[in-house]
Amino acid sequence: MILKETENDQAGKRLTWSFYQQDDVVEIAKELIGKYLVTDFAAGKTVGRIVETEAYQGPEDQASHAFGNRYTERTKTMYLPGGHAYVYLCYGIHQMFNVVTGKDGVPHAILIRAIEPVFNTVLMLDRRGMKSVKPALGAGPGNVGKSLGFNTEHSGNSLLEPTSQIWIEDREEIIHQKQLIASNRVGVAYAGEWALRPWRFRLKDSPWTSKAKGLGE
DNA sequence: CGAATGATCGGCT
DNA sequence: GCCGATCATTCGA
Repeated sequence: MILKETENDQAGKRLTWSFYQQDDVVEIAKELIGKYLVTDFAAGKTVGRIVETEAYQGPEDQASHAFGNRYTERTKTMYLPGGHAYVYLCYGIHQMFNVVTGKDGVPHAILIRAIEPVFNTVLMLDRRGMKSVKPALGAGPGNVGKSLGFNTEHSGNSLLEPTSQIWIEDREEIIHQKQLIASNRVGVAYAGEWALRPWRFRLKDSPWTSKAKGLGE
């Protein structure tokens, strides 16, 4: 069962430095849909297919933690060059995993909002305290963090180092623009006009995306 | 040092 | 649909 799953895990090509360095964080947020997020911590390897993302555009985006170039102990991670993890605690409960993108010093980040469980669902279920695989396993950013085993100690980790325990793979899957649904971001109503930007992307017809309602589609 | 707050979730009504 | 959980981070005194 667990062993069988291990045998069936197919490896893909890791995304490279140049992918994460692109300036357009919204474009990268779209491209991340259909990629595979892998964690390989002590408890075991788990893999999820990314089906929902949200872009946060550096200093000018009022919804971003780095709005106005705010630089603190927590947000300093966002200023690293693209290809790092930014993990933070939300509402005291949820470990939120973000991908840092853009050049060194530019605090762009992409929140991974939902994944489709692909590999080692046994461990993912155990981490969640769940018995059977349901969309709730990986739908919603808090659930992504929990099922894949993220915590804030991983913030600032590289996704590119050969020894990294976290990385993203391209498994040669083509996702067409038509399959993407863009909508406004969730939980950022305080951000004024920026809250209306259609920077949340999800895979059409996927049962694995989060149900959280925005202000409209 | 103390107090308010949040890029959410799940359970209950 | 509403409400409580639960704590690091942040800001002000």
